[in-house]
Amino acid sequence: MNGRKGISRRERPAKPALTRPGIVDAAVGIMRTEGLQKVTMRRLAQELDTGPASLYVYVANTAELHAAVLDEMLGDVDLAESSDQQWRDTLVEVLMSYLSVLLANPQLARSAITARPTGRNYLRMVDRILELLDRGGVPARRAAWGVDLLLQTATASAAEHAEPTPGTDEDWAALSRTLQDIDAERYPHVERLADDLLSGSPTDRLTWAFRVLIDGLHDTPAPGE
Amino acid sequence: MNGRKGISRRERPAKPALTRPGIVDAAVGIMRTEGLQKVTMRRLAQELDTGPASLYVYVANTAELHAAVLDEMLGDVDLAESSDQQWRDTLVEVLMSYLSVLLANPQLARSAITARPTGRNYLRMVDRILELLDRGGVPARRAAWGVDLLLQTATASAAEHAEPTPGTDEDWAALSRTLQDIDAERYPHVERLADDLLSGSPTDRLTWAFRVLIDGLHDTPAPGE
DNA sequence: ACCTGAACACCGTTCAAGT
DNA sequence: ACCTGAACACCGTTCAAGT
Repeated sequence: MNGRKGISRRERPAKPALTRPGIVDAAVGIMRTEGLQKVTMRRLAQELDTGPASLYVYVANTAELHAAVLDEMLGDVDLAESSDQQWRDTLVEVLMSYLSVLLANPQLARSAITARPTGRNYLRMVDRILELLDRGGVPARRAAWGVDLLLQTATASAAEHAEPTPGTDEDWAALSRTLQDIDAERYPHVERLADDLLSGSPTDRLTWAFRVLIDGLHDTPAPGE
Repeated sequence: MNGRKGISRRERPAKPALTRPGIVDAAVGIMRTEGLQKVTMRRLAQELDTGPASLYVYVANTAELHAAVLDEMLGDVDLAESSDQQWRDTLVEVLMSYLSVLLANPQLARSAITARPTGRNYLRMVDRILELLDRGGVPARRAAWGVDLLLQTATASAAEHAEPTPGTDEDWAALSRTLQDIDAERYPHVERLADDLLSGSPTDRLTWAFRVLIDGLHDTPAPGE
């Protein structure tokens, strides 16, 4: 059909050489279309038209692969560089953006709790948060420990709102029933606060949590400070 | 050899009838001796001398099984009932006890983040924490939201210090190297605070985190309060 | 150095069939 | 109602052998 040489030897540029970026890219693709639970060595190898053993040249294990995927996703976090708000509000903005990225794929949040990321996008975000804390006059030690605490809270909240597959509503309904019919003899304080325990949207709660943390770390000295 | 009747039909009282408590008990046994990763339907069925399908009469799925195991473990949490300290210090005591139970089996902590427990031992602990917050004069809404935030922080910290199997030291060394050799152009604030980011034992950091949270939730009003 | 096939040692869950 | 065997549809990782 056309005169390009080699066209008969390879109809398509099949099987591009394996590279780590290529592998991570394919993994992100699978995650976006099928969810993180499908990002397995076997499924990924199938996508790249090879065997699972081949991937181990570029990737240490599944956990490391998931960490690489997570860092890629963190490129979407909005660092609110052009925000003209107070440092506290800008900080909440950044944290909420981080949260929304994790909520968009909550299974990632689970893996983020154990596999603490060290990729470039994670560092970019940490750097930005440290900048904002510095602007707020938070001392070094407190800022350094605080960034961990803030991100951990966001990560854990996202992970909490992540179910493997089945109904969130069922779980919440079950919890709601447990609290409404609670044994007031045995758990008097839970009974007394049942309504409050169930109140508030995740966003309201987390916004409050960030305020609590920011105020607290602003005012509570670290040991030896 | 001896005259006990039936001895030839059953040498030992093999295969006691399956019950949910019996199943959870066996699961706890496996966890204590082999770790949570071995608490699988198949391994558990083997332990109980049956097939995995039989367990599904008593247990909905693996996640529910792990949640039941976790609540069993939470029976070990020391609620510091006889403590004569200030409410803040007693609260930190309880939280540290919860932490130590999770750290003794950190894989449980991972599962605790997603499968929020509702078992009797968990409720017992929540009730105790609410009692202490009440003693500290923390208003209802803040106490209710705060107990979640406090337990989530402890849970996430424990989960973070949980590796599937391999070396914690390697990870930490890798992080340490990343931070020491960091690109100061790109991540100036990380570079500036590298030492502080690596400082502090997990216990020191978490004790501080609990202070931050307790002070913060004591002083930061919830929305609509 | 990189890639592969094949194997090892597992998983969760379902379902028809039995008691 | 409870229990079972067997099957379905997967996993991660290693390793000897090839190129």
